[in-house]
Amino acid sequence: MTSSSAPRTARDHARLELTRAILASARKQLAEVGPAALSVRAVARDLGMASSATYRYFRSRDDLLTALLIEAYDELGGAVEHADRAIADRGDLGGRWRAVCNALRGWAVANPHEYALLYGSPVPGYAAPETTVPAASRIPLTLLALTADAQAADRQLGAPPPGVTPAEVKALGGIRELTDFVIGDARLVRSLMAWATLFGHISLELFGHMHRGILDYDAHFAQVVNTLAADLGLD
Amino acid sequence: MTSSSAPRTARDHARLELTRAILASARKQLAEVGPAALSVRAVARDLGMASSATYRYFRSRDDLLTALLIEAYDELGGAVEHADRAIADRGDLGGRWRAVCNALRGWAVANPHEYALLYGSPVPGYAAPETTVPAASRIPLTLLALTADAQAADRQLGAPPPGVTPAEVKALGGIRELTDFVIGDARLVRSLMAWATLFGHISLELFGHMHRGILDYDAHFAQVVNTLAADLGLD
DNA sequence: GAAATGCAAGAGCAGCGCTCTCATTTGTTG
DNA sequence: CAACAAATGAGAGCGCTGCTCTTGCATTTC
Repeated sequence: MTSSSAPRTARDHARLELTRAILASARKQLAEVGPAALSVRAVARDLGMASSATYRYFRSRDDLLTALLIEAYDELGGAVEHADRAIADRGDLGGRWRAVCNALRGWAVANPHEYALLYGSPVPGYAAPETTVPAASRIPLTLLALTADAQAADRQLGAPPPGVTPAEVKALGGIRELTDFVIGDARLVRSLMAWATLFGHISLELFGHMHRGILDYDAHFAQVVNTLAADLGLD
Repeated sequence: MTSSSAPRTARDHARLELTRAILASARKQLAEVGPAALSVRAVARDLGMASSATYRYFRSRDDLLTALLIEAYDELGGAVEHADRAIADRGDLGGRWRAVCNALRGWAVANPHEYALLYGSPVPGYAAPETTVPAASRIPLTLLALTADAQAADRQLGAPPPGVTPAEVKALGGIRELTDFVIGDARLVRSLMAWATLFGHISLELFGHMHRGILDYDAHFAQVVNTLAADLGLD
């Protein structure tokens, strides 16, 4: 992104520090007012510098947003991976699954604006550059790893799909190329569905679509996670 | 919203017409540039009027957005309901389910910006007013009606959840109060999960999160819909 | 016909992203 | 060490945004 790494000179050091300060201030503002209202000028004001000066560090508002995007993806990915690793008994797939799901939703609820930046509607004409892909992939990869472990442990799907169509097998080719997991078609379908269900639930919750229907989000999410675990044969 | 109804005087008539024209132009712009970039001034320019004049019809940009929101909800709700009603054999629950799901995703794919307005991250500090609730409710209500019909027809769930917790039963109280459907707890859980899965899938697809993994969205969605139908015991 | 109301337009305010210029500071090199 | 080059910060400014206020005109009501 910027200079390679080593802050040899004092200027390089200052640059790195200011870059971090801008990011931190932007992050703060993001959490407060949301991605759409994030303002370069406000960040500059917060740091007591001219707004034009910030453009030496981030060429555009979108660049700044991209940096925040990656940061958030990495934070969420880290939280999810950490939750998984924290389960000592690797064979306790249900426990790992629940830990991962709770970490996912927990982070989203604690950082709703960041979640909206990641999984809400893309900002104006903004299209996330390829740079963000590795960070973004960590979450689905964690889920798939769990599923692969389940297959390795010979766990049977609790609810196998009613026949995976040939067209679907083809459609799944993208994932097969991107990963090395050993996962059967039916299991992969269930995994993708679980992925969609989790994010669907969290988005509907955070964006207010369950507002009047669900009285206890925690309880409902736990039920969903349990049901998905059963479908995936993790228990 | 505005005057009650009857455009008695010429002025009332003109007002109604201009209101519609503004909405139409805004709708056009929404489809082109998306919700966040929708500009009152651009709408005014499009109609050849002063931007200040539009404020006589919509008190703020958010008001305009709300009107578009309701319009879009109603359009989507209408499409979904129509797809359901178009299945002559009311006992063909699987057919109705597939029709509804395809109508839902079809509309979303055809109107991505409108979908983003409805189900993406809420605009800045914007919170959808109560006015939008009835229109927004049409979609989940259609799904629940289908589920209620399945229960009435004694269809067994293909994949019952592994026990509905007491906390979850309580959490579902909101829906029970809002609707009169006769739906068992387990079935209701599956219905809500299906709802989340559908919107999760569509959001992940439209917002670019499946970009590299899924090669054929149509095929994958069909597979998901089929699997959900089996889970819900609709076939 | 007079009074009250509705309306369009223009000017203007504060904010935004972004660019350009210019003086200053910092780092490198002969 | 001096001279040059590069990086930096500040300020002014452009065109855009949402929104308000005032002014003059058209329409409706009494």
